[in-house]
Parts: sequence; structure tokens; C-alpha cells
Amino acid sequence: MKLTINEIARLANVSKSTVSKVLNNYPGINKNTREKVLKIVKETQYEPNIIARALSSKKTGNIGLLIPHSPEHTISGAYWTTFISRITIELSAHDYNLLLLLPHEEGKLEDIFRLVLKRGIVDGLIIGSECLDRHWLSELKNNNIPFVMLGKNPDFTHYSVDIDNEDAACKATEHLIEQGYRRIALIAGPINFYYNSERAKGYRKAITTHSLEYSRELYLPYDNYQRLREEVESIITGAAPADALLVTAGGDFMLEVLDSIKKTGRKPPQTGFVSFDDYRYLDHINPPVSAVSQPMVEMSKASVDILVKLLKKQEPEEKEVFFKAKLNIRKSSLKNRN
Amino acid sequence: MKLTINEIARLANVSKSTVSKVLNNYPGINKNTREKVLKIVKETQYEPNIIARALSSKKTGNIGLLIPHSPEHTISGAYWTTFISRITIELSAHDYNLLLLLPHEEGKLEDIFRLVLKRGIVDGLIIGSECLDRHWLSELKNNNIPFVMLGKNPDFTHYSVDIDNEDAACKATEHLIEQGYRRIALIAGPINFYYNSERAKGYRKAITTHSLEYSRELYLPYDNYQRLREEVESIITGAAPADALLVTAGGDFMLEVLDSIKKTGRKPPQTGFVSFDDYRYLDHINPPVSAVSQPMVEMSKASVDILVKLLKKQEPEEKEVFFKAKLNIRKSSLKNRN
DNA sequence: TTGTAAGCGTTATCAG
DNA sequence: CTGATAACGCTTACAA
Repeated sequence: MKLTINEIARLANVSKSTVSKVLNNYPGINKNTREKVLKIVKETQYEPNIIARALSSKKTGNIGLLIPHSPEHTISGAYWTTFISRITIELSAHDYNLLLLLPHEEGKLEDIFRLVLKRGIVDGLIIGSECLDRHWLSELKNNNIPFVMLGKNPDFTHYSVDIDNEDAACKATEHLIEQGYRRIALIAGPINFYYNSERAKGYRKAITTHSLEYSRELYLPYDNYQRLREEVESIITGAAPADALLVTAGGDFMLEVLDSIKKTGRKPPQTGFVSFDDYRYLDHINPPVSAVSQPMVEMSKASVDILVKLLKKQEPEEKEVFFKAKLNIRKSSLKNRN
Repeated sequence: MKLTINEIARLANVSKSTVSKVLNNYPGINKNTREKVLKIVKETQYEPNIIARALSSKKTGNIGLLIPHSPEHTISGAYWTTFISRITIELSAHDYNLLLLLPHEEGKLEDIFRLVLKRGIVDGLIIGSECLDRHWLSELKNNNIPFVMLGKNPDFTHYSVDIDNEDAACKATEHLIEQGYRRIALIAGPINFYYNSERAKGYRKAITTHSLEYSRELYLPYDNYQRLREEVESIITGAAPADALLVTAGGDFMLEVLDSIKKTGRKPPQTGFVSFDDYRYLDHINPPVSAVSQPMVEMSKASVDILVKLLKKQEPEEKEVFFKAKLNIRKSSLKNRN
């Protein structure tokens, strides 16, 4: 005989609704009854079936983490990995499980959204800000599927957790300026991602504040890896070469840029170098790479907290939570080795 | 009115069981009926609710990926990340979704197994070989929950996908020998993990085959990071110092060892250095680190293929699938710079 | 405070 | 080939 709520009810001589109420901590249950039921539950090690509960309560207990990249571009970097694990842990503290939602191909999100919107696979979503699909995002709203974005999406009102990208880029640029670099180039990741444009804004702010030249030549938006390499090379070997680079994305993107620099024979900090996304291995890169560090643990917690509130139909305090990022300074940007 | 199978049945003037049969490609449905139903389905964009289907069919459509480490120790490394994303993609090709199962604390797997065994949260599991919990693993068997292990577990018969760890370590050691290193030390990761003992075996094999000294002093099993650092330092600065190190684990573990080496003032390839787990950033480490590279994409696919067969009640061809690992040689182990 | 009964949206069985 | 009808195991009104 399989262990179901009926069996528990039979053993405890109560109805299954009583068992259900006990298990879900409903009020208005006699103390003795409650204990009697709990005793049986303990003895039998009964645990309610998660699917049946989901069907009945219309809550799956699953949260989807939607990383809108193709896996080659994202997970291979170390940025998402911290989030994946931290979010999983944070969610489980609220009895939610993490379902990983990745598109087969870059940006192909239809299948995922059908799963969410039509088939009810999750109760809510945490979505990477690289998801630019306004259509689907508004469908989520229309269908009352709670979601939080990791990273703000500009033209859309939504709950989000992010760092102050402008500030971070500004600080990073100022650090390079302090070190004596004067022609600082910006190597921007895909510019349709909001954080890249915010970072570009911060860079520009620092440049103009310090009365340095802000020129089109020093601004390199990402197109593809092939062109990236060529342009990085030309930007630091040209007639009026850049003497430092700020790279607005980490992981493989940063490594590509680093490769290109090395190819020219120059090497940070000869050419100053600061990147985003801090990892332990940057300590061991040749030379160690300065990078903007995001408080991923706090951000994970913040996003889960917001989502959980939404799921409870509570109103989170803030619509947008921002953290300050820190700059982790290493040799790649230290012109003046003090 | 919510869109359910009943609604489709009503619109198509058939019973819901007919709709169900059409949707699940059952044989014995009149062609016209089938088309009529499919037409309505298409028009309404109906998709069956995943939870209701799960309850009725007793199949959740979810596969759990159990990484038995605390997140700090694992996901932060880059080893699992490739697996996580590849497995997700492979699974979705079979209409399964990936549920990430991580313990709050190192090795605390009870909660996870209760979720799996008692509450039916997944149909099957892919489990990291670091899971040594025989009790729970045999419970899985008793409960007919299909699972595949990523990495073989020695004292337990199960389906597994792994590399030939002994061979890989042997090759890596022989590479060091060819380079002229003679006192090669083994820095083993946690020895209760089978792959570490297999790698130690391969190391030993190479050492003895080439008539080098195999001594207790050159064998450093992992205890904790503090001791690891101390012992690495003493092993390469002692009276009869090691001239090369083979490290049986990658990620942070490898970086710890590298830190310790550098502390002594020595630096690979002065002290030869080969690690496990190949990542792109190893190209940029100072010096670039030679590492054993696992075919993670193929391994992910293999493990999913096995699991899917098991879920279909088919017998996979092999109980244990092994891949050969490759050695990615970089400067850290090139004594003779040709 | 407890129990009855009606769902939840599917799939599965079996009769027609 | 099609359709009632009964599961699946739980939650939740509502009645007692």
C-alpha cells in the first residue's frame, strides 16, 4: 500500500482533510488531534506528494531561473555560476526548487515561455537582464507570473536587482585616471544590453569630469569576436594609441581582449586594464587583472527575497534594488607600482 | 474560461479522452478526428498543463542534477558549470527539465533524498560521483528511481559516465617525466573521492614504470587548505625537494597549490606543474597551466542518453561509459622550451 | 473542531 | 475508433 494522505487519515482515525490541515499548519485543529496525526506522520515518515499538492494548490513549488543566453556564451563564464548556486540555496530556504531554463539557441525563448505561460511549469521566475524580449515579459505580467530581473531592463517597469553600473564604471575609469592613464578606451560588450550602456555612461562621466578626451575612436562597441580582436589591436597600436582599456564584460569576453592586447606585444599595466566581473583566478592571470566585483551573494538573496514576497502576494519594499560594486585592484591597472 | 482539455474537447465535439489520445499520439484515432482536434489545439494554442499530466501519468518530466557539494566548493569552480548547462540542453531535447539539487551544507543530502524518494520531485537523477552516501543510493535502487553517476563510484554497481582517470594521471605523469622531471609529487584532492584514488594509481603506475622513486614523501593527500599550503611549501623546499607536481583536482584547489608554490619563490615550470580540469583561463595564468581536459559535452550527452533510456525502461548498452581525457600542455610543465 | 465532497487537469481503463 | 468514468493525491469550501 502506497503511503498517501488517505493512509495517514485511516491510521490516525481522522479524515484526510484534517491531516491536510495539520500538515499545512492550519488553525482550528484540536491539539490532541494534531499530535495524533503528527505521531503517525512521524512513524510512517509520510511526506505529501509534491505533484498532487501542486495540482490542487495551483502552486508548483518551482522557480525558474531563466538565463537567456546560449550556454556557450554564459555559463562557461563564471558569472552565472555563482548566481545559480546561491539562488538555489536561497530558494530552498523558502521551500522552492530551482528549475534551470536555458534556450537551445541564443535568444530562442519561445519554448521556455510556453512552458511557463501555457503549461505552468513554475510559480515565478528570476530572469537575466539580457532578456530583451518585451513581448514575453509583458505576457508574464498579463498572466500574473511574478518575476524578478537580475539586472535592470530600461524600457520596462519590473522588479529588479542590480549593481549601480554607471557608478562602477565611473569608479573604474577614475582609478585608471589616477594611475596616470590619459587615453582610456572603452571596450563595451553587446550594447543592446542595458548594463553595457550604463557602464559606457559611467566611463564617459569620468572622462569628461576629468577633462580628458572623449572621442569616438576610444569607444569600441562589441560586434563580434573577430572584429573585436582586430579593433583592440588597432586601438592600442594606432597613431594615437589608447594607453588603457576598460572592458565592460568579464569571462571569455575579457580573455579575448587580453589575448588581443598580448598579441600586440604590449602588456598590462603598460596598457592599463580593468574589467568587469571578479573571479578568484584573476589573481593568477598574467598580469593579475583588476576587476569590478559584484556582491553576488547579496544580490542572489535580494532577488529571492523579492520573488518570495511577490509569491506571497506581498508588496516588496522596493521595485529596484541596487548594490554598489567594488573595484578589486590588481597589477593590470597599476602603472605606479608603489 | 481557462483553457483545459475539457474546453478543447467541447470545441472539437469530442470527449477529452479523445483529445488526450490525439495529443499523446496514441494509435487508433480516426484521421479526421485527429485533424479536427489538432486544428482546435492549434487555433487556441492550447498546451496541456504539466502538473496535471504529471499527477496522472506519474511522471514529473523533471530530472534532478544532484551536486553533492556545498556550493562554495564546487560551483565556484568551473567544472560543474559546463555540465549544468550541457545537461540542461540535452535534457530539453527529450522534453525533460532540469531541477538543480544542491545541499545547504557540504554532504547534507537527506533533504534532497526525501524530496526525491518520498515526495516524487523528479523522475530520475544525475549524480556527481562525490556522493558517497551508499545508504541513499541503494534507496534509490529500491525505489526504482533511475540514476546515472557522473564519475564512477567504486563500491557500488550503477550506471556511470566517467573519464579513465588512471590513464589520464598516468599520461600526465609521463609527460612530466619526458620533460625531465624526476621527483614528481602527487597532490591528491580528497582521497575518499574515487577519482582521486584512481588518479593516484595512474601516477604511481607511471612512476614505477619509469623506475622513478615512489616515496611516501612525494604523496600528499588532501586534508584541509591550511595544511595543504604548508605541505606544498615543504615538499618543494625540503631537503630532497620535488621538482614537479601533479595536482589531481582543478579549480580553487589548483589555485591554492599554485599560490603555495609561488610563495616559495619557485615558479612553474621551474617546478613542473600539471593539474586536472581544463579551462580557457588556464591559458592566461602565470604561467599557463597544463591540465587534463575532460570531454564534458560528450559526457553530458552520454549521461543524459543513459538516463533517458532508463526512463523508457530500456536497457542502456553499457553500464559504465568511459572517455579518454586529453592532456592540454602549456608552459607550466615545459621544462625544455623547444 | 472535524468531516464530506468537490475540485485541480490530466491519463488510463474499459465498455460500447 | 470513441467516450464515460475512474483514478492520480492533494487542498479547500462548506456542512455538520
